[in-house]
Amino acid sequence: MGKSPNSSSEPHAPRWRRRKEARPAELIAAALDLFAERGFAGTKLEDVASRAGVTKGTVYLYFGSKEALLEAVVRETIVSEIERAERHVDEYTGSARELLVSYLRNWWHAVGETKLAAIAKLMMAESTSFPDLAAFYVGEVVQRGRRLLARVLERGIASGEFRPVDVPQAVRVVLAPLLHASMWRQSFFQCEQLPLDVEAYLRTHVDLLMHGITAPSHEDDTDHA
Amino acid sequence: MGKSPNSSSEPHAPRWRRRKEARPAELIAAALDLFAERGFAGTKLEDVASRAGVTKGTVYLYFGSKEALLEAVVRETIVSEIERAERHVDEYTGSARELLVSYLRNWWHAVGETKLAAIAKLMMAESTSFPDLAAFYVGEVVQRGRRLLARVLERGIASGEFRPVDVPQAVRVVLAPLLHASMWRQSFFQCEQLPLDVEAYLRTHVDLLMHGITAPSHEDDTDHA
Amino acid sequence: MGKSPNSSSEPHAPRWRRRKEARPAELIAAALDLFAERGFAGTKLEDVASRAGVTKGTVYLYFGSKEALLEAVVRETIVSEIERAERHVDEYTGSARELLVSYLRNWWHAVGETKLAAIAKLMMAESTSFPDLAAFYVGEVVQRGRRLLARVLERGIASGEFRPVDVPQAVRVVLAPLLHASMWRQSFFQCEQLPLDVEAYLRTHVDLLMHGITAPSHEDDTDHA
Amino acid sequence: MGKSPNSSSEPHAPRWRRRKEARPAELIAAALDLFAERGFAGTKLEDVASRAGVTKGTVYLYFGSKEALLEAVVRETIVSEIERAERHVDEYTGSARELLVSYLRNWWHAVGETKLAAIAKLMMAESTSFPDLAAFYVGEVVQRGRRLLARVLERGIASGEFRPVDVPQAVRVVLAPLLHASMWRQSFFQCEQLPLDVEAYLRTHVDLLMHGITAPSHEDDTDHA
DNA sequence: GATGAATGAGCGTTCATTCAT
DNA sequence: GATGAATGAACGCTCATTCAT
Repeated sequence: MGKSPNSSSEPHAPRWRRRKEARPAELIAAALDLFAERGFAGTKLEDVASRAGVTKGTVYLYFGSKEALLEAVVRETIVSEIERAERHVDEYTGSARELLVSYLRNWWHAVGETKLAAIAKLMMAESTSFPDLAAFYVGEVVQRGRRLLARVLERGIASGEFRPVDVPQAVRVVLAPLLHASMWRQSFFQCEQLPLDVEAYLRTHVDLLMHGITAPSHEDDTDHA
Repeated sequence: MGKSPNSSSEPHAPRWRRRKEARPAELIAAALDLFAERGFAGTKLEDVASRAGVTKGTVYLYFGSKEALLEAVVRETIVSEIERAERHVDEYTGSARELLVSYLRNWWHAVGETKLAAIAKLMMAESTSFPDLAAFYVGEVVQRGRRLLARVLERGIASGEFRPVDVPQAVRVVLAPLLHASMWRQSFFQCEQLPLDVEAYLRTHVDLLMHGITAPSHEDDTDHA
Repeated sequence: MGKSPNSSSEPHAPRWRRRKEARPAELIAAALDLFAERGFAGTKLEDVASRAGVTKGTVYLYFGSKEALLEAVVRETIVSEIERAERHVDEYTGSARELLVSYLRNWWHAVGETKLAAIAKLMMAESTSFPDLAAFYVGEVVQRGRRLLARVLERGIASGEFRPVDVPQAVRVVLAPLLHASMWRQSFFQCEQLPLDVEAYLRTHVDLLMHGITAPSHEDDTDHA
Repeated sequence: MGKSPNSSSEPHAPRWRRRKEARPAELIAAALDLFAERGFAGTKLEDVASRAGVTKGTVYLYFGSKEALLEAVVRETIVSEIERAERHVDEYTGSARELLVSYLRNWWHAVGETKLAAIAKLMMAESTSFPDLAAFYVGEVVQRGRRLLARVLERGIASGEFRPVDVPQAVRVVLAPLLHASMWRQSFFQCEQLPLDVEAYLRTHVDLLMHGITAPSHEDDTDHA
């Protein structure tokens, strides 16, 4: 009780640690965890508060309502990530093949293995209840992400690396295994006797995709992997 | 919409009541719709009842609790469908390629475009709240479905139609675009300016998949892994 | 199943046994049991019905409401018993001492060990909720019973067997151990490690009472008080 | 009825709130009244709350359920009283006769005329519904009270003041008129045209008891039975 | 006469929200 | 800024009562 590292010299160690600027972020983090785990309606604000180390009333100092908290969770958590991905594609100079693979692996690293996966699940579950938020999510997150991947595919088609495909649909098809697996893990990891082997899963996805999209090279066909 | 057997002679409406046989199915259908739309906690039993044309108390004549109703929704709706799919694969005698394509299109027809899509969404959203039901769903629905597709892939690999792939992972990768798209439509169909073109989407998925999994033809076949 | 004593000869033994005249009494008996055990509010009419071998709706063929059933339980069960006791006292010709002891033992036999004990408990618990019924019970049962015992005491005082005592109070004091013990057994028989030894209890009550009320004999009388 | 400490200067009512210390006791008092009057099932928590000057939800800040409230009512109200009685007997140094009379009169003063009488009624009515609570009541209240009175009787028998009697039964017989009268008053005081004259009743009980239990002096003793 | 499906008012309980401190 | 006591609307569930059969 009292873990101050050097409590010998100071008689009254300043025990306040959490500054008021940190509170909203702490609340958002707590809410994200609980919303993802229990759903929106199944989460009590009191639990969010206590996970953030405050009491119920404090939540209302920062968020006008439970719904506003959900909105903040979605907005704050996700947009910066999209922007980072956009910069990555913008700056990439290598082959489209490499970029595609790197996009998929980065996606998993940035979304599938982080709390953003919980957001995806959350938005799907609550979309009907919060249409405005759902519209924001689709417009500012999903479609932006798709546009980004579309540029990758188009770049590869243009360069002759990829077969010409129906890009808007292909984007969906390519992303679905990532989205679905990350949401799945959020929900059912307790239920499967052997949990998802992410590395094997990604490898198989990339393998099938590369064989499926690579343009046939003139006579010889090069090995893909 | 009037099912009175001989409504010619009686002047006044044939009243209601005596529906004991039909009630459970009607309630399950109503509950499925609303659970999928609003989530479990967000659905009031009174709304379920009134959608089924009865009042609140009637629900409790047939289901012991809200949770029991959810369970009935999942169990009743889904198992028969799985069995039908199993028979289809058992009886199929054509090529593995054709069977795979037929599997995917049948899946969409039987799940993606029906209420079963809502079940998938529902189970994902509520899995943490109802672990027993989630375990049943994973065991009796998901894994059974995967096993079935695995047989299709293995048949194709054995016949030389398909490249040797990591079957358990490939099964997931192949199903994900179907599952994700059907859940997506349940949730966001209102939010997209141009809704999912299912036909184009399926065609693209099949196209990429077939190019990705087909074994290289004639003499030389290079093994990729 | 089918206890007809001679079912050998008749091919279709008449299986209806319970005549419609028996129904009200059966329902009253069932209701008495359950009301005593669970209280009025805690008893479901459905349970009363099923204990009487009928279904819920049937109760309303005979009793207008749950409250009317309670009223019938009290009225039907108790009045005849009072009348029998009155005849007993009227016809008794022996000593007052013997009559008093016989009154107490008969009381226990007719009330304390029968369902009438449950009535006493029931009326006490529900008196505030049903003032009219309580008034009936007090007027037609309690006070009638007290008047009867008062006659016994007065007879003994007149004959010189008993000391002159405050009869109205003594009546209450004499009955209380009987009433209280019978209600107690209805309520707590499960809770006591060794249950009430009724015989010893009655013997002690009679012993104390007789020593307490007997007039001092002939010359010497020691006054205690 | 305005308890504002200094209500001279402030124009508007001192509002409500911040009663955390007082609330539980207020709620328990309100619940005791209503439970005794209407029974457990017949009492609405909303009525309990409003009698305590709060609203329904507030009850749940202090008691986890209606049953927990009942338990608190019984536990809080009764145990301290038992302990006081035990001290009284421990410290008493006079004759057993005086102690017995004083026990009975104190009992009436501490139980019969207070809310504890309502507890006795309540426990009898609800014992079957709450067996654990009933067991607590029998063990910690009833048997403790009986043991105490048993000591009084044994002291008198040992000193030769009382006849040798079956002490465990006599204890019940002696207490019954008190218990029964106090429960009776809780239930039927409205129904009797002339209400119980407590003083006369107690006097008669004591009179009969003392005549009944006092050991016969010196030579002659007539046996009655 | 008897049934039992259906009703709907009512209550216990929860929890987002408020506000005096 | 933070608290937490208090609120009250809302919902799951029960059960007395009704009535078509």
